[in-house]
Amino acid sequence: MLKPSDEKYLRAIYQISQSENTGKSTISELAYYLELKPPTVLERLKILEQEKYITYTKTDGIHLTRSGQKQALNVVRKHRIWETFLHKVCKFSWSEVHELAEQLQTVNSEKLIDRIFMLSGEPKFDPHGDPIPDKSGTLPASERRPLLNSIEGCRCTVLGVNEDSAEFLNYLSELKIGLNEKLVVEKIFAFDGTLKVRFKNAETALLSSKVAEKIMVSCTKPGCLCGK
Amino acid sequence: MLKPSDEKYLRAIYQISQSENTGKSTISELAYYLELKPPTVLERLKILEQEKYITYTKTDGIHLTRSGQKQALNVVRKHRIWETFLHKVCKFSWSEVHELAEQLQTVNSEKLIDRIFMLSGEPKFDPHGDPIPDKSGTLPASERRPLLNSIEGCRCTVLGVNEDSAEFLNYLSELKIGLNEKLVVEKIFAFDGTLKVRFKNAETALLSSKVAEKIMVSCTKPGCLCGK
DNA sequence: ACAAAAAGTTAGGTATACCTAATATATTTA
DNA sequence: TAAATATATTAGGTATACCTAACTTTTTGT
Repeated sequence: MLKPSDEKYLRAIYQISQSENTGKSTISELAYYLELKPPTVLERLKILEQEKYITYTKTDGIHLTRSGQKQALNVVRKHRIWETFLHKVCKFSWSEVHELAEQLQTVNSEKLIDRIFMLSGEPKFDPHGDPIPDKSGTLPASERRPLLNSIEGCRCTVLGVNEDSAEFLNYLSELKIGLNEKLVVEKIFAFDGTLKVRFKNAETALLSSKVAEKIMVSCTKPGCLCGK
Repeated sequence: MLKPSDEKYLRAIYQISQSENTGKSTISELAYYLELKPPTVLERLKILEQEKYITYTKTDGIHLTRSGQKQALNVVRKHRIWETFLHKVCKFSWSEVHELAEQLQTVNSEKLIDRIFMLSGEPKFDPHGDPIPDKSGTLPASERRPLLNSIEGCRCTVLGVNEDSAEFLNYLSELKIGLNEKLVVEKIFAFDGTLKVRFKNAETALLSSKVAEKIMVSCTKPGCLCGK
């Protein structure tokens, strides 16, 4: 049986690997994420490695094994279901849910998660737009489409790009839009199709239709009519 | 700020003091209740005493201070609200709720408790019939009446007795009915008013109307028509 | 009332989860 | 490519929450 703090580690490793394009995590990132010091993290990683949840080498970083990935996805599932419940059923704001879900995710009852999931209307995405894995660890399929096909109010996640010229990628990195970024389409200017998007929950940017055409996203707003 | 394990101690001390007629708890009872060894408990009690939540002397046992009582009632509140939510909203059985509530009670959010409380219909009693203290630590008033005035299906808690002859008290202790015992009235025999009651969640007893007249209880079944 | 049993206490040990400071190894940049 | 910087690692320390074994005090039963 996994301890609560093991679950935190696995979820953190998973989250970091998702937000990196390399898919690898380092000790200092993990330490920063977990608000611990690197020696503490290293010590624990050795145990997680013995238990075959991860592999770790200095050069190659931290990777989840198949078994570790399965566990991690289960924790992610619990976490995102709690977040959704807190937001939709208990009416907590977007920004309050994370910390509470962190605590609730440690509660050990598959049955409780099932009930909470039902009470929340069996959602496919959490309030941040992140997909909720099913019990077998499968993420819900999401339709990949250009950001350009959005409608106002659409919430979506960046899955990738359709062009990899340095100019384009530099431009995106200048805007600080990366893989898995969550975007909210605030306004679409009919004149030339420019999109005003909000992201990192605060910043906004104006994207020309030429750029928006090349950013591939999936919509995470339930019932959204975008791309139709 | 109280640690989760402090909360367990305070709740346990409160619970034990409720089920004893002396109102005092001992180290070994507490150790048994918490599934710990006496030296562990003693060690911790010294800290709780320093922090002014309890007083402890070998001869006088463990007592909650005013501040300790306030904390304990708050934990009891959280625990019983979770139990009710699990039972009424999540449809867990009577017997499953305790252990889960124990875990959930450690989650630190007054606001969450408020929401869960609302979702459960602002109950006055938990699924075991125990009263839920309000935020200021006040227990809901319960009407004191003889067990005799019950109707079938009535669930109630023993508050005391109306006679203290040794014969009567010995008889009750023989039946293993004590203070705060929860009783379910299973059947009333019209012939002579004998009551069949179930308690300790398993045992049953037949009580003559003479006995039932002298056992004072309060009903904890919402909307029950007993005593009317 | 005194021996036996129970309860409380002390002393000392283990495991864990964290830390800091110092050292070693990579990586970056001039 | 060497120096500067960042990251990883080792060694060793602290606090806590538990334990067992041995001893002391209190309670109980004859």
